[in-house]
Amino acid sequence: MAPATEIILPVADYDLAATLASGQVFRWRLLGNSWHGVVGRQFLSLTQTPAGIHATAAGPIGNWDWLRHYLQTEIDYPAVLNSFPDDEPMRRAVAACRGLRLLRQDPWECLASFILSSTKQIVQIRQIVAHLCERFGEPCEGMHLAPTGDSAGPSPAPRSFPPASAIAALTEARLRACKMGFRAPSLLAAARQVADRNLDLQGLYRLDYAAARAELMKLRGVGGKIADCVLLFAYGFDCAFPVDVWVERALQELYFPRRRASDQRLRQFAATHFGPHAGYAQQFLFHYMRVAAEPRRH
DNA sequence: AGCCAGGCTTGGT
DNA sequence: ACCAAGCATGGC
Repeated sequence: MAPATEIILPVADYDLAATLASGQVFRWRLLGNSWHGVVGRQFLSLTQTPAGIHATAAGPIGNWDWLRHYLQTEIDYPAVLNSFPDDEPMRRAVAACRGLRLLRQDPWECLASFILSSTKQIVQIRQIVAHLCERFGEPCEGMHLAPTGDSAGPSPAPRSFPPASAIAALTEARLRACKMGFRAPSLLAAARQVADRNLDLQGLYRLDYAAARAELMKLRGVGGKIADCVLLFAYGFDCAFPVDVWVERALQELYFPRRRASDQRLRQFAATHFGPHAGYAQQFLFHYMRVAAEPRRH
């Protein structure tokens, strides 16, 4: 088969917009009715169509498996939904967010992004990551077909997420210029550990959940919540259950309305209550809480 | 103007 | 083991 610059990935129950905007990834932007972003060194436009997800790359692609893997289009989604507990909160969350998916991201990009996420709103995280990529990322492949900017001004040529080696070579001041504040030394330290091979991110695939979590938590700026985000969004540990303020609020209100439960207790509850795909359940609860709280805007 | 954001670290009990 | 403060910064 000849390499093509576009493909349609057939999917059912896949809400592309909810997935790309649900706070698990920070590089996708909606232009018109298509999403623009970068996976690895590939600039992509993704559009949801009745036939599936229509992907357009900047140049011919011989094998699209990497995109199927990134988008996780081949998983047994009904089996994931069926694994959830049959209780009222989960029924409501799934009903409100049907088609919400988890991506499978690059470990370094995911780790770095979530080091930058602490006590930041999603819009701000996106801004920091955009600065970082614009200044220190690598050019994408085949960008002669890149879309031109609109009347608001030309958008910069899309770049990759900066590899660890690129960030490791920077100074803290250069990173702080990307508006990341006190997170700069944490990101710099992590980048140096990865670049110096003191930390083998690929090696974490061979560990079990607890061991991989312990490894990530050795990093400065990485506690349990951020480690769980990386384990869930990059490594595919579906048992990982990041507990942030939204999910904590959801668990407290929906499952522990009377007594106060510690983070440890909530994670323990989550691990046993939500089943083997607890991480997916977490994403539904998170998204559900956010859309439920949304009416305050506008 | 002031409050808060998908936290983590450190220092106090 | 649990609590509080401090940390930088931009959006609303």
